[in-house]
Amino acid sequence: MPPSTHARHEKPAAASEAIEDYAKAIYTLSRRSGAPVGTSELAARLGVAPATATAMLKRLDGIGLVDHQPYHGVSLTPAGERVALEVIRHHRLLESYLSAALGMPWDRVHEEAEVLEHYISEELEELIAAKLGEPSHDPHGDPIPGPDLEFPEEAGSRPLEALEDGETATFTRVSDSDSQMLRYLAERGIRPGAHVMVKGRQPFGGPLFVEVDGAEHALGGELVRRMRVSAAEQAR
Amino acid sequence: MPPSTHARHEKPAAASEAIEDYAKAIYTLSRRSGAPVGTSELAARLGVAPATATAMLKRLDGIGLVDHQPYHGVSLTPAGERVALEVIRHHRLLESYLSAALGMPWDRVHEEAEVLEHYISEELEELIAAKLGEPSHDPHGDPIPGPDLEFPEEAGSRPLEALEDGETATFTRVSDSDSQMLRYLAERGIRPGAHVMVKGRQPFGGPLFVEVDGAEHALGGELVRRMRVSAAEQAR
DNA sequence: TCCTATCTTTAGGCTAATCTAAATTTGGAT
DNA sequence: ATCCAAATTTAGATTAGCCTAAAGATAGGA
Repeated sequence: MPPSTHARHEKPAAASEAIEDYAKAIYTLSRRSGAPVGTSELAARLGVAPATATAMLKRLDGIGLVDHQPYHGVSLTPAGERVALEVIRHHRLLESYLSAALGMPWDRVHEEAEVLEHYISEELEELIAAKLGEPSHDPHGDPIPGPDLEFPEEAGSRPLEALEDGETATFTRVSDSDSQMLRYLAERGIRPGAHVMVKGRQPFGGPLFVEVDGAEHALGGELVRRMRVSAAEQAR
Repeated sequence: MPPSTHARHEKPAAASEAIEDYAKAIYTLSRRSGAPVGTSELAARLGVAPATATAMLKRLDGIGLVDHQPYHGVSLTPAGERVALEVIRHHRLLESYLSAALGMPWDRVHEEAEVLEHYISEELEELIAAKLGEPSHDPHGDPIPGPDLEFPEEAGSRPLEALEDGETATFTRVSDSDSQMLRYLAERGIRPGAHVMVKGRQPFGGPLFVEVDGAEHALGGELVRRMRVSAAEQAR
């Protein structure tokens, strides 16, 4: 039997520095909106010409890391998201370590981590994480994905469902950053950072009636369990 | 004035991983003999085809890192030697650090350092060296070039000139690894590791009469000041 | 001296990642 | 409903590193 082109579900064949950078950029650019990322936006972020990004996206689509709809943007596949999260974990662990263990000044750690994130082995990643005590956040307060690539639950965050009637909070994120959910919410003007207030709910597990930035929505089911909220923030 | 192709004596324009590997390989291969390195020998060391090495050597010659005499081998220029020593310093500092600070097992540090040596910044290099207390040797006992890229003087080593008449010692190296000197010596069968015995000397700063592996040589001038010897070693 | 085995270089090609310039598509404004 | 500006893709080229196959140089032995 000829070896499958697809390499079914094996090791994600070490991505190059460029590939990892594209995955990371697509991840962060689509994180807020949940919507696909435009080619020019991505190219600008990476400091390359738009045509370069197009070419790379075709390649990434070919190896199954992204879903590229020509003229309509790109989004990560689950495999692509794993690449992105792995790099982000490396980056934030390195920033933490360089700052904490080596006393590297704040304004330098990012630049250094930006390079090294692509080259440390999984074993070194683990040693660094262990030395730091499996930190959940980096020195900038950004959450560090765990070894399983899941983000830590935010301290003090609860599912939207857990709010009392009349209680106010800030919508922070969807717990496993499901992009379909994020897109659905974004279409209704509900974005991370939005102020929410539970006006009431239907009994027997029915929907919550939630006021978001002045507009009322009925949200229920899986959605209100995955949406995380925390105490209302001050303007930042 | 058009910008010079040569970039007179500025920063040695960050070498790629491949370039650094070639420089390091040429350095270590020519270190013992002092003679130019053959293309195949180099290619084998780097795990590339000989034709690949030829092409790279032409490029390295062009940018002034090596002196490549077609069909007669290659040697490092002073600029190339700086590249090699910088990488070796990175490598040995990393090995030391990974082992001492992160408890990485011995058999893994080499592999990890082999990659990272090309990517740490000068600033991180300095932080690591400082954290380790500016070590002069790595965990394998190999000497670490200092920030000035000079190797530390070996403890207990002296210039050949300092030996008493009749004293026996082991020739270890030429103090700044001048390849012309090494070649000159190699042509006479005098190599690092050789047992030497001073049989006598001419007065008034004249040459020393030295027996090396049975043959007698008259060595003087700069040579006997640069040649370092240490207490005779046991067979290894 | 000459011949051949070995080493080295040349020739021609490939992939990854980038560029510029020229199509092409899309979607909003008239 | 059409058109145009902006976004995107295609086309064609470049550079770094690598490969294989073929041609050329060197040097040691007969």
